[in-house]
Amino acid sequence: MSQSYSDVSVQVIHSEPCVFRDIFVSVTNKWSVQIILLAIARGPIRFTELERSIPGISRRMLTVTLRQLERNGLIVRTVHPTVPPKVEYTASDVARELENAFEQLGAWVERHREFIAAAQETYDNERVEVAAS
Amino acid sequence: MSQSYSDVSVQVIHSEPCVFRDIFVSVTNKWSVQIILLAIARGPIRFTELERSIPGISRRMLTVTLRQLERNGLIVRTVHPTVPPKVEYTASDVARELENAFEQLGAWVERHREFIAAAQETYDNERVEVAAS
DNA sequence: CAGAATCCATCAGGATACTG
DNA sequence: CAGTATCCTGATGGATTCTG
Repeated sequence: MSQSYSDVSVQVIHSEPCVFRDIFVSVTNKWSVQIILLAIARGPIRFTELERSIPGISRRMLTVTLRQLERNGLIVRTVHPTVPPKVEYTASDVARELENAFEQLGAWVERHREFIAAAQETYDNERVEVAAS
Repeated sequence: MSQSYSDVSVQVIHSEPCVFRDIFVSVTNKWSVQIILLAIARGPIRFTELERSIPGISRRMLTVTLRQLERNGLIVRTVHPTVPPKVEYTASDVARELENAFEQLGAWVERHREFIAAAQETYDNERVEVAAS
């Protein structure tokens, strides 16, 4: 059994008044991941370009998530005092370290997308049969 | 620039009617991560042990999340028809592949916890100063 | 023990309008 | 352009009760 690190992870995730969990969640949530990846790949990137590049995000959530990422030191916000204003967002070095983990996760999803779809179908069909009995 | 994979990730995350994003989110959310890690580390694990091992989780969310993970083929549910009932949960092979990515993420959080805390403090102090001006 | 079902509060988050 | 402010709704998720 891979008793080694897993146990550490499991314990670690509960240490400190859940600061760990808060950080973890704030980084892996839907919008954060996409913003970070875009800032890494196409950074410095402007507000409007982010908005256009992330299907389904509202102006409000983009702003809120950007502020949170900025507050955590993952995104650097640069204001160019021009008219009209120009603001650019860049991934910090700390944020760039996330790329690998995100890649892994992304690859995992790709690898098993079909498996998961099939599992869902099987599960749902079983439920139907049970309900029909 | 690490233009290579990032761009792929960025595009991939938007392909298919967001199935990708759905799967990604369902796997990285707060409760799923902890359940998967526990199932890997201490698998086969019972309902009540999960409940006790995950601080703050409600019975409802544990049930709901377990069902979702089971539906996606990440957790295998085994019922022992005894009295009182005994149900055990195990991580599937597909789920076990997530361990690495979760480890990386966990290590990242650990590495930068202090940096993030400091960044937050700086950010908040700046906000206070601006407000006071 | 391992849930299912129900009820209810909170809040994430969308839509829209306004502004420096 | 890059937001902020406001309003409002649906989903999330907690607490509790009931059962095989």
